[in-house]
Order: sequence, then C-alpha cells, then structure tokens
Amino acid sequence: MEKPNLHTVAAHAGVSIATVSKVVNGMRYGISPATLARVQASVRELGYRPNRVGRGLRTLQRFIIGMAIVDPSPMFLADPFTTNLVAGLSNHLSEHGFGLLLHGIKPKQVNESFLVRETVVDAYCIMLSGSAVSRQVNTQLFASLGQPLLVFQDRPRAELDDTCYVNQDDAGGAEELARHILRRKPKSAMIVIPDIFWPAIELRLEAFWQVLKQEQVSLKIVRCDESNSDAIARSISDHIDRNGLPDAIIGTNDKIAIVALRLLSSRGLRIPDDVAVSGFNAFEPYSYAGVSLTSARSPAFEMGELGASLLLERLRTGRFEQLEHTLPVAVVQGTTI
Amino acid sequence: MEKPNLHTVAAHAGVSIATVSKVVNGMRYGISPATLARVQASVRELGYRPNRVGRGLRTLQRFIIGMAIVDPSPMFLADPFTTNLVAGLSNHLSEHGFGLLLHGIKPKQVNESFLVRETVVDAYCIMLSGSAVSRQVNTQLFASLGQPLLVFQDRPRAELDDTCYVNQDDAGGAEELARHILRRKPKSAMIVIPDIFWPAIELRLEAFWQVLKQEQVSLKIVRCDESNSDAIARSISDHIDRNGLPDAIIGTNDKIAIVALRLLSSRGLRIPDDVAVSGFNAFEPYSYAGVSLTSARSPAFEMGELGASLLLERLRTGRFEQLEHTLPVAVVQGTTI
DNA sequence: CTGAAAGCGCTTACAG
DNA sequence: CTGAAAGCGCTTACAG
Repeated sequence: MEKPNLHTVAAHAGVSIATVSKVVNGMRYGISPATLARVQASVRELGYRPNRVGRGLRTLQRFIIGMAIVDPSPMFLADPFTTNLVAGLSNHLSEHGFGLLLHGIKPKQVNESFLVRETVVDAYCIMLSGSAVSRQVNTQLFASLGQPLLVFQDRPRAELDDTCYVNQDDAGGAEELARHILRRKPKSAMIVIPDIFWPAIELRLEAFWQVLKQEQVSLKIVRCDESNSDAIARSISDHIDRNGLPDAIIGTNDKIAIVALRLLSSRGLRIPDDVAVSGFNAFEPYSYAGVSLTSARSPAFEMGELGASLLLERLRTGRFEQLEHTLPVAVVQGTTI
Repeated sequence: MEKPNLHTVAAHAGVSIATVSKVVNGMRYGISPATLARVQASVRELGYRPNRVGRGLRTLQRFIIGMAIVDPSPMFLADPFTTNLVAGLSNHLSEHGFGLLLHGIKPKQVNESFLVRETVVDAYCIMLSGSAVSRQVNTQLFASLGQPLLVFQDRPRAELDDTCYVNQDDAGGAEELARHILRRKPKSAMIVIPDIFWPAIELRLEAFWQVLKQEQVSLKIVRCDESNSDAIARSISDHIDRNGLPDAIIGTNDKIAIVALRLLSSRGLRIPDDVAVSGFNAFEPYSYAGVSLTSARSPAFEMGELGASLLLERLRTGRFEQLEHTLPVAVVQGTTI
C-alpha cells in the first residue's frame, strides 16, 4: 500500500489537490463545510500525513534548525551544559513545529559536514570548542553560508552578518562568587582552570582576578587537564605542595571544584574553615558528590530556549532584533565558602 | 544576492542542469574532463550548496532519522544513558551523511507532534518512558506510520511490522553483579528500585532476584522517588530502621547506589565490610562521587551506534535483517562489593 | 559526452 | 467556493 499523497486524498474525496491542501493547512475561509468534512474524513481514512519535503520545496523552508557542536570528542553531549542547552533548544523548537537537527562535528571535519556542504536547515546554531583561531575560522564558515547563525558561548565578532550571540553572564557570576569569597577575608587564592581556554573560562578568570586583586588577595592560576579527574587532583596537589595551602580554591567549573574538595578532605582539611572552595555551572549530576558546593547556576536550558525563540523570530521577521544576549548567572549558596 | 541553484551554476558554466547535477553527485563516467573542471570551478566560485529538499523530493528520501524521546520532563536529555545513546546515534549517522532530528515529546502530546503528523524523516527511533500501557500505545502509533522503527530499551512486541529492538543485556549484567555480591556470602540484601517501572529496571530486578534467591539470600525490595536524592535516602533509611541493616544494598542504578553509599558512611558504616553496595549503568558524572562504585557499564553509546547502522541498513536493503539486538553489559569492579 | 524533459509532493495566485 | 496550472530544486531515463 503506497503512502497516500495529496492526489490520493483528492481522488478519494472527489476534489482537487488544491482544496485538500487548503484543508490540510487549516485555511477555513473559502471552503464549504461539506467539502471540509469530506476532505477531513478522507485524510483520516487514508492516514494521510503531509510530506514536508513537498511543502519545503515550494516554500523553500525546511522547518529544521541545525545545531552543530564542534568538539573533538564523539561524546560531544557528555557535558551537562551542552545537554541542558540542547534540551532547551529542542523543547522550544518542538513547540513551534520546528525540528532540531543535531550534529557533532570534529574540528577538522567541519568543512566536510553535510550541514555545511548542503542546504539542509533553515538556520544554524553553533557551539564551538577549540582554540580562538579555529573557533574564528569555523564561525566565519557558518556565517558565510547565507543563513541565519546563532552562536552560543563565544565572543561576538563584529564583522559577521546575520549572526546573533547568546551567552551567560560568566563575568557577573564570577564577580558575585568572588565577593562571597571575600567575606572570608582570604589572603591567598588558587584559581584552577582547564588547559583548553574556552571563552567562558577566560571571562570567569578575568572577573575573579579583578575583584580579588582589588582586595589584595594573592592569586595563583593553576592549569589542569580537565578531562581527567586524577590529573586535576595532581595539578592542585602539586601546587599546594610547592606553594602552600591557599585560603580559597576557585574551580572554574564544578567538576574541578569537586575534585579539589575531595583532595582537601583526604588531607584532613576542613571546608570552608581551612580552605573555602567554589565551583561554577551547577548542574544536577555534580550534586551527587554529596557536598553542598557553593557555585553559580548556569542558565543553559534557558539559553537554549532563548536561542530557539530568537532564531524563530529571525526567520519570521528577516532580521535579528538584537545581536547579543546575556543571561544572568545566579550564585548557589552552599556550605563550601 | 540569491542563493545559487542548479540553474545558476549551469548558466555560469555554460552547461545543462543535468550535467551540473551529475558533477555535484560525483558521477564521473560520461563527463569530459574539461566539463568537469568547468563545472567544479563554477560551483566553487558561486558557493553552490545543493538543496536537499530538491533531491529529497525527487528521491523521496530526506536523509534524516527522527529520534523521539517520550518523557514527561522537558529535561529529557538529562539522563546520562540518553545522552550517551544520542551521541552514538548522531555520531554514526553524521558519518554517513544522515542527520538526527531530535524531538522530546511529553507522553500526552505524542499525537500532536509534527514528527507524527507529517512525513519529515526517513525512519524513527524511539525511547519511551511511562507505564507499560502508554508505552505500548505510543510504540504502536509510531509503528503505524509506515516507516521503519527502531525501539530502544523496551520489550519486543511481536505484532509490529518493520520494527527492530535494541537493548542492553540488563538481565545479564544484573546476574553477574549478583554473583559478585554472593562472594561476600550475604544473608540479606535490599534491592532499591525507582517507583517508575522502566522495563530495564524490571529485568534487572528479576535477575537479581533469581540469582540471590537461589542462594537463600533474604531479599527486600524498596521503592523510592528516584528523581529526588533526599527521597531516595529517606526510603533506604526508613527501611533500615525498621528491618535492620542488610549485608548488601543493590541500587538498580548508580544514582541510587551513590545515595546509599553516602547514607551508610554518614552512619559510620564501612563499605563493603559492613554493607556491600552495587550500582548499575556506570557513567562518568557519577564517578565524581569520589568512591569507586562496583557497577555495570552500560553500552549506551554503542547502542546508539548500532541503532544508527541498523536503520541505515534497513533503508538500504528494505528490511531489518534481525529484529532484536542485545548488547552486553560489563561489570565494573569497584571497591564497594 | 551532453541536454531536454518529466516528475517527485506540495502551495499559491488566479480564473472561473 | 473550487480547481487548473505553474513552479520550488533536484534526479534520472532517454534521446541525440
């Protein structure tokens, strides 16, 4: 049994395909009640489901938004930030009849991706990892495709057309956390960052630095291979052994902070009396570490929703109303500061 | 400047659209080297990107697989199992030029989803939560759409056409864990399950029950609201207070096991000497709990990859070769048994 | 080796 | 209120 199309339904209902099309698309004016009922009955009876490809070809719309996540790992969804963002995106798009085409691409293969080589979607969202240079190149590549582009978590590049940016207020969140830490009158603090410099981490680091330096806190920056919790622990441990215990350890994300907490407890230190610890981007899985970490709640889900609504508005109106959006990051008061 | 299409390129290169089409699709026979070069130059110069909608309409293929995750929560991606599965799916599909259309649907709204109402994708994958009845209804709905269907983590229903099942060997993993636990010669064990009965949980429970009962272990089942870690702790705690401490606590997932571990430590108990603890579905985020939990590693990523390859094969050959696939689950030896 | 033409499923402006 | 017809971008069997 062939899949029914407009012609099948039209023949079955004894009308033209134009009439069926109108009924299916909910145009109620200019159609007699009798015809309407007859067509609807045929649609039901035959189990007709409009083929988007046909409509898409006619309207040159696809009702699909492409989300490209450029990440060297095939586990590109493993990060809770990404997961939450994608959930928010997909949720909002679904509610408006749009699909989300999810595509993880390795940094070297962006050029070969079918998302880039062919016209598959109505607009793009991207979230890029990698060096500043490779991010710039890839952002430019997507921007040059002649379709609207929404960039998550990266710094705006003035020269790009039809491109919009959605970020969380990493600097604001870090400032607020820094002020919390200052209440403990620390003399020294260690800021632990991943060795891959994401723009968000850069912003957090700058903000911590500004606020704490102003109060004469002695600051050390420690880099670590963030993908490996043993490596994180080793970096922090080495640094303490060489430079002594700081009054605060600032993790630029929750994963780092939790490793630090674990390490400190294993050395018999009390938190926050001996050392205060803060994280960043509080997400559910890390709450299973069993400590109530003071951190900053990432609005990743909301960023996804906002991104989706901006893109849909852009598609409707033909332009982005506002080119940059920054969502607030709220401190989650735990017991580690 | 309009988006270039086949006609633009053909005019630019001074050939017919048929020739351009052949070049773009990599048909190398029956095209003179000179024509080939000229067309390729035009494609590059104009930045032509084939529109999939055109091809799709002609070939009646869309090169998109739809993944519907039926979950009451908008955070449908929050679970690491889902995340890993989707990553595997998307990864494999991307490598073969297919896109993954991700769609979270609330159980009541499956009927209204555009994925169901319109023909948007070439095949479906589904992963369903909810009661057995609602799962059955929704599976039937997707199967009735006249497109290939792949079901993750659910029991096969014999009556469905063109449907394939991919599961992990929950029973096997549970059996192996149960045998590990038996080495400690437990007299009693508590099995903690979520109050929502997923089919996977049911299988694990049955397997634990079989193996442990055979060795005369006294078994208690405790249900808990798994979405809330305080609720999990309370359920376990209450049960211990009323029935005494078991020799083993079997979490039917890692989250439950970690809450149990935390609770036991806070009561000053030693693991595994006083109580052995096991989890299920070992995923990265839970490794930050700071204990090396004995668990079973879920092949979620591999399930996604397998599902993708089965679907692509089905699309190529016209049928599913094998209707059911079960991937092994390996025990991860930690220090809690 | 190359191209004219039909047609995939649909929408829409227009004529009746 | 209804329908014939053009056309969206592409592929493909066929003729030359």
